[in-house]
Amino acid sequence: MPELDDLDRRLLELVSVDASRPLRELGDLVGLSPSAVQRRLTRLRASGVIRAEIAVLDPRAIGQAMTTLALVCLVSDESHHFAAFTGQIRAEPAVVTCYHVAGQWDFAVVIRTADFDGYRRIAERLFLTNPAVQRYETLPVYATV
Amino acid sequence: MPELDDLDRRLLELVSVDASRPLRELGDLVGLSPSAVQRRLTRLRASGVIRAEIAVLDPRAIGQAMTTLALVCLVSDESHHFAAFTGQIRAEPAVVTCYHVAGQWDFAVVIRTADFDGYRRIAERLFLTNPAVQRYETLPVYATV
DNA sequence: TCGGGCACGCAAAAACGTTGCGTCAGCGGG
DNA sequence: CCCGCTGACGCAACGTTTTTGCGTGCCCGA
Repeated sequence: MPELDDLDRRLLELVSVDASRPLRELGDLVGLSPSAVQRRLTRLRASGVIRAEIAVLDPRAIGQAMTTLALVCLVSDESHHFAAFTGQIRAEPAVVTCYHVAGQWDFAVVIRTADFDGYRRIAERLFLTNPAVQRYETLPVYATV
Repeated sequence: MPELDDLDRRLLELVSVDASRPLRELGDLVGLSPSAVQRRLTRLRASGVIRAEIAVLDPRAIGQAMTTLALVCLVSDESHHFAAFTGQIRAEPAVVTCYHVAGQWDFAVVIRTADFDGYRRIAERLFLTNPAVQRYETLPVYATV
C-alpha cells in the first residue's frame, strides 16, 4: 500500500461521490491528463484503496422500506458463540451492516426489511431463539439524517 | 416511480455490486441487448431507484482507521433541539451515518476518525458540550462483520 | 555528472455508451 | 374483428470514453 499524495486524495474524494465521471472531467478538476488519472485509479483499485464501484439504490424502491438497528449481547462465557453468531449474521441477506463493538453491547446490527413484521421474523430467528444471544434491544429507524 | 419487473431487479442486483460492468456484459447476464439495458438503467436513474454510482474506499487507506457507534438521547422537552442537533450532525464530515431511532435512544451515529483521540474531540464538541444532548454512550467498533 | 526509475502528456486504437429507426407484441376502442 | 396506439426491443451508425504504446522531463542516488 503506497502512500497517497494530494492528487490521489482529491481523485478519491471525487469518485467516492460519483464514480461515473469521465477521466477527462476528473483530469480537468485535478489538473491531470485523462491517461494520468486512469493510471492513478488503476493503481488505487489494484492496491485496494478503491474496494469497489457500486450503484446505491433507494431501499424503498426495492421493497426495503424499513431499517432497524439491533443491539446484541452474547452469553459471555462461551467463545464459540462468537463464530456461530457472526456466521448466522453473514448468511442473512437482510443484514446491511454488523459492527462488533466494545462497551455495553457486543454487536450492533443494521437490518433492512420490507416492514416491521419482516424484522420481527428475522429477530426471532437471529436473536430471540438463538442460544448464543443473552439479550438484545430493537431500535427501529424513523429516518436517516 | 413505475413498477420494477424481474429484469430490472436482476440488473439492480448486478450494478449494486459492480457498477462498472459494461452494458454488453449486463445484457448477456440478463438476456437483453446493450441498448435495452442502457434504457432500463437510464430510467432507473431518472426515477431515483439508482441514487448514485460511487467508489467504495478502504477507510484505513484514507486515514480513517477507527469507527465508533454513538447512541444519543436529547433533552426531551425541547423540540428545537432536534433541528439543532441534526444540523450539527450534518455539518460534521466524520459522521458516516446518523439514524433517528425509536426505543431507548433518539439517535445512533456512526463516526469515522483516524484514532480514538479524533473521536474524543468530536464527541466532546458534538455530545459532551452540547446542551441539546441529555446523555450518550460510546461503542467503539472492533470490526465490521 | 550521469543513469535509472517514475509519472507525465500525447496520440492512435479499441471498447464502450448513445441515439435514431424499424419491428413486434399487447391492449383498448371503433 | 381489425385498427391504431403505446412501449420495449434489436440493430446499426455515431460520438465519446477508455486503454495502450511511446517519447519526454524530472528527481534521486551513485
